[in-house]
Amino acid sequence: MTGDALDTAAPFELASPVLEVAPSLLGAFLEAGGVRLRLTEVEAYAGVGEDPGSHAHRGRTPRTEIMFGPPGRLYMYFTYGLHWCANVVTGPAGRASEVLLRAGEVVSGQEAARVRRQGAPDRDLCRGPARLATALGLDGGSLGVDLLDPSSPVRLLAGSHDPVRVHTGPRVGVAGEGAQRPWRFWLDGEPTVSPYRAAVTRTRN
DNA sequence: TGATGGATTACA
DNA sequence: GTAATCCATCAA
Repeated sequence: MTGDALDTAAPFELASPVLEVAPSLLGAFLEAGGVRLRLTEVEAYAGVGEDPGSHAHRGRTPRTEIMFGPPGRLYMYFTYGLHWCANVVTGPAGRASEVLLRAGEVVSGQEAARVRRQGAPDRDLCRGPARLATALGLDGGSLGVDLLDPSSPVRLLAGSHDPVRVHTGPRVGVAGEGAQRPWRFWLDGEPTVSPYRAAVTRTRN
């Protein structure tokens, strides 16, 4: 191993509170569609009644159903009429909390990722949640996959990171009361971390 | 049944 | 700066 400055590559404890799980995923690997990436940026979303920014804030609906189940499953959502984004369900079952996978560095399978993200420079292959999903070929068909099952088409693999490099800040594109919570986590200095944008006030008239 | 507004990205 | 473009959710 590299040394004691690094977290050990211990088994995931996805059932822990989401604010603990989210930073622990930095440096971990996600593998799907012939591509493996190292996570460099994530965001935490707490569930029912706790987080106005969460899709599950208003409770159980067909879309959020998967979040109310056991941790370690994949929650995919479709947004802006174009894009899919990938999340890991975390926390005790029933809490409906999750971690949005915002960005990563492709460490193997670059060829497959480049085909899916045609024209993008390597650094941008997974720089942003929808780009990440596209590069790995993830969409609604992957909803509910168990990320810890080695036989799954989408897998989360243990990794490590230097805790000193973990930075936090407000979540991207989140409006309202939850906007100020510093629930975005990234590895400082990584070129694959996506740029921060405040919530866009819808263009009116 | 209709309205509304996105946990975004690409491009002018 | 803004178009693209589907659908979950909410109001009635």
